Amino acid sequence: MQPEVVPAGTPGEATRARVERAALDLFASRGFENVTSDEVADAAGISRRTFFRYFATKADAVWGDFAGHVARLEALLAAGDPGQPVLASVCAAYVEVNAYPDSQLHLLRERMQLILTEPALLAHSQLRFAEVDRAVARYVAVRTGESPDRLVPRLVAASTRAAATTAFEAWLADEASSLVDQLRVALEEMAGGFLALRR
Amino acid sequence: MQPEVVPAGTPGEATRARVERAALDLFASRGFENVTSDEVADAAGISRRTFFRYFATKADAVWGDFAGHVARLEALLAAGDPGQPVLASVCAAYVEVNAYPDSQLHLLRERMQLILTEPALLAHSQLRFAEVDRAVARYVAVRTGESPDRLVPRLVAASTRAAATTAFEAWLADEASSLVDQLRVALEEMAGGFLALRR
DNA sequence: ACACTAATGACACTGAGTGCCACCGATCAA
DNA sequence: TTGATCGGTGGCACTCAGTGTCATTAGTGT
Repeated sequence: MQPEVVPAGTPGEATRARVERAALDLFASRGFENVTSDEVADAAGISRRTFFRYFATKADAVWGDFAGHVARLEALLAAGDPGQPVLASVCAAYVEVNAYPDSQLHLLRERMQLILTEPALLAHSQLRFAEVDRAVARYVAVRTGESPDRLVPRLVAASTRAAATTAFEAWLADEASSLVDQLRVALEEMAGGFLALRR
Repeated sequence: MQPEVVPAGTPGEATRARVERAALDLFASRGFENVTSDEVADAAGISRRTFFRYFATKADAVWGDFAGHVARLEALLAAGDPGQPVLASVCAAYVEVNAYPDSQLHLLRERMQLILTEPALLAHSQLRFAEVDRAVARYVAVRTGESPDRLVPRLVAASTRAAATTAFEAWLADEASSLVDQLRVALEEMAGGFLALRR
């Protein structure tokens, strides 16, 4: 693994990516709970202590650049068409931010499979997804002129996120399906008030 | 506390309740993370080992009889009017199951305040709320003749739960508000497809 | 009085996460 | 070249959640 020269740029960026890969592989093959942070660190060639400098918790190692994901969502919301209804803007941004190139979909599937399947990771996900909720609620608040912690902004954030998460589950369950299609269907169904169920 | 005679019925029921009270009090006054399981056990007059026989995790000590809550929700769903649209039935059951007598609302507020406020408990809540989701998805599946793990049943479960959780947050934020009213408003708003936002 | 059973407590152990400190290599000033 | 500084690292010890094991105790039935 090279004498680790690191000519320029962020020094540990390669290391961080290596640890993420090791973690993802180990968790996927043996289960999150059955892998110790020591084993992940060993597999990545660093000490356990250093592992916890890269990631605050064992669970955080599977999230990749989630902060960047949230930032991109916020950017999409900010850049969206203000003539469009609020709810439609949020749904569009949710679909758009998950329109990954094919080359990245496999990795995303791996991550989400773990996050939505492993109990400890599912629990932890609540804390990360809450960042998304806050971003969406802020946007809805701006658009509606309300405070971000009033009912409607929170409600839109919580509901769209629930729909998006369900779409991810459906995508994981069907190997052949398209993520953005699942997102579109789920978000439209929910945002439309479940018209199909009004019989 | 009596010589612990326990003439009949479940032996440790009084103890369990005592531990829950101690946990709730300590967590509320000092914060979930700042209280050790040892301290809760001491406050309840049992050993730490026994504490973990009553509750699988520290977090579980704040949930009271949540399994019973889920069972009541299922019973309400099963007993609901089959002539009513599915979504309306789910919303009605959600409101109904949370129609607690005033005497119990204070305790509920205490629990939910912790659960939705303390990060560790919020994360853990995902695992408990997933039980509700599964129950609702099963019901929707029966009503629509689909499998419980298809998109629509899951979607209804996830969305109604999101709305209910948001209603709880609003209820906690406004000391004077009524829980069932918040639930009604939030669920109707969501189930109606956010009509107010369609401008 | 004697087994049987269930609840409990003591103890030891694993594993996540953290504080502290010593070390090592790179950079930079003299 | 030397020497001071600084960020990333590893080692160590510690706290705390959670678990397995075992001995003790108290209630129950014979």
